[in-house]
Amino acid sequence: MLNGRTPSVKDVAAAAGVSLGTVSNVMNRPEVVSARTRERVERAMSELGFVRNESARQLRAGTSRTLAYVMLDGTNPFFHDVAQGIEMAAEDADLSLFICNSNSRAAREAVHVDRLLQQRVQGILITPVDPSASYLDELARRGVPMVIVDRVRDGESCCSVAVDDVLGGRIAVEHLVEQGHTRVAVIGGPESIGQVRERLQGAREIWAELGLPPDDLVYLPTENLTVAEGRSAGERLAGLPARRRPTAAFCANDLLALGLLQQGIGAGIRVPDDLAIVGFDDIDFAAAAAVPLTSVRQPRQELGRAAAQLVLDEATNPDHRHQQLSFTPELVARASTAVRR
Amino acid sequence: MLNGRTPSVKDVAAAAGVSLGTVSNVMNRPEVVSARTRERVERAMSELGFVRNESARQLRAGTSRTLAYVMLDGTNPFFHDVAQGIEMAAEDADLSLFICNSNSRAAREAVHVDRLLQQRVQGILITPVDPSASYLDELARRGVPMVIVDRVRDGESCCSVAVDDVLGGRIAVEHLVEQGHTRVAVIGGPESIGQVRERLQGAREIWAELGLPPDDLVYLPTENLTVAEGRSAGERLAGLPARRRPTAAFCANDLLALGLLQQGIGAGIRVPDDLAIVGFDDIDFAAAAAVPLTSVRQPRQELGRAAAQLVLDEATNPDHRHQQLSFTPELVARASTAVRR
DNA sequence: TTGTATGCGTTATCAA
DNA sequence: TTGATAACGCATACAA
Repeated sequence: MLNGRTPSVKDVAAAAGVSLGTVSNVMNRPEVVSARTRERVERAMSELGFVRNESARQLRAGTSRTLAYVMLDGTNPFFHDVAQGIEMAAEDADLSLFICNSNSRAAREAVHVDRLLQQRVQGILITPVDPSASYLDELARRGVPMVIVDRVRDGESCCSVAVDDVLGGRIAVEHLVEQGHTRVAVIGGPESIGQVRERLQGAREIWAELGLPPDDLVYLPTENLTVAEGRSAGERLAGLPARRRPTAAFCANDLLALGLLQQGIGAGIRVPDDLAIVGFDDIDFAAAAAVPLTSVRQPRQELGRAAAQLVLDEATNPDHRHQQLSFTPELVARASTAVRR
Repeated sequence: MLNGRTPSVKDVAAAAGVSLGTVSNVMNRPEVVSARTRERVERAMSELGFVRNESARQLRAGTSRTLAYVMLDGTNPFFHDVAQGIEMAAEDADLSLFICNSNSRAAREAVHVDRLLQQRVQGILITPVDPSASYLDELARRGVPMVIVDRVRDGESCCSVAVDDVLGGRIAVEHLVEQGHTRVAVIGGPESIGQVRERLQGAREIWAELGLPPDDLVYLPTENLTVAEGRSAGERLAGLPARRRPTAAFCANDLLALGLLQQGIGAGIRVPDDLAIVGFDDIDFAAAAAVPLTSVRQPRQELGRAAAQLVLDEATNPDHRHQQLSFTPELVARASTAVRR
């Protein structure tokens, strides 16, 4: 009767000697069916090894039970922490989370989003390669619940959750100046990445406001935000003439900072005595570094959690209004900028 | 006519003035429809913003286009690298990848697997909390394509892809002995984790084979495989009387090694001069540490890729036979065990 | 409290 | 080359 097919409600109904509707009720409104028949149905289910077909459920019910996050860079633990926050919120709402990774490639991102649309996910959380890409507008117009994570989008076509990156850059450099540094390196790139642009901007702003000479804030551009680029920046730093060489560095993210630290220690530079270092994100590996890294902390899991809540609100609340949530970054001072007295 | 509904094939057909079957053909067998009508249909699709409903497709076609990976510990980059390998294989096969994280909790793992079954994923890749759990057998009996990743399962009820952890432990300790160490610490736990148990076992085996006194191989158990536990082990190590204190340590994974390194450097211990360190996994952060870590390399992405290929074979090839793939680990020597001459 | 009937959006078979 | 139609497995409105 089953011929190796996976059993359906119909089979369960037959086995339990009830109608198909009753089986459905056992799953979706158990309170409406008598204890006796419910038990019979449940036994039939487990005997047959019945597993509800989610596609059919979704097709009929018109609503899926999954959220999706398209992350920007799977090699950066920061995004996994954000994903973890989303996952927790999804778990609370009894939803599954689909995690995709664009690896900073717009084409891959588009493929993922297209698939997610086909899956009719309840909502899409995304850290886009390019937040101003027009197809995001189209998504929003289509009515697909969507939240931009770790970026703000011009206009108010959708919700977004981010950290004030300009402020983050400011507090990082302010901290270094407070520690007595008067020549500071700013490391990061490419500036096409919004997060980078704003963090550097914050650094320059505060430097100017404090009345320090522009030439003493040395910008070392990088090609991306990786440990390898951090090492490379360290080499360039070491190559500067001693009188111009900064005594402290602000890196646009922790991976760069880790690379800088590694290169420095390998070259016999003492951190923080010869070179103080501030990173950004405060990933777990920052605190775990040989010289624990001072970093600008983003509430990574909170970011994800808040984004998930916004997308769920958009998906379920008819009175939903788009919001731009901005979290305040926080400096976590550790050994890499400590002043020895 | 649409009233805010998302458009279906029916709507596209109406807009293009063709039948519903023709629209389906445009999507699935474009070669069978004339260029003229195909173009008309395609225009109608983009004008309406039609997106195929994957649930309906799957319900009808009976086959999903997704793979799933249930990872053991999202805080360990190792598993993300494995996932990346799976993702690449999935991309090649034009499949999506569903990533779940059990966080080492059996209950959470069960919830995930249950959901994946409901989704009728094509195959499940899993690094299980307990590879001997009976419900895995049940999955296999049910005929759900499944591959165990980073573990081997007794019997041959399913495929598995792993690294020879015993051998890994052997080459790690052998390397330390070759470097001249005669008192070595072995750090890791809990032994309920198979990977840990076997790595430690390999360490003990080679130690005995080399004819070294058992007492000179000091076991420092940990509660889990985290950076924090690595630090804690470092403190215990430092607390040993100098004459008994090991001059080298083999850690059951890189997170422990990173923690040990951090604690050591913070306490003024020179690595490798006072203490040599070998980790396991060779995650990217091992090479990026202040003192680059020697580590037993697992082919992380290859592991994932191979697992994905096996599960796809099981899903599509009627002559599939279960295999236990075992990769050979490889020692990557770096500064943390270098001998100064 | 339970049963019956209908349709969700798609693919595939068959006829035209 | 195109059109009509029958499933796929489930949820739900309504009847009993």
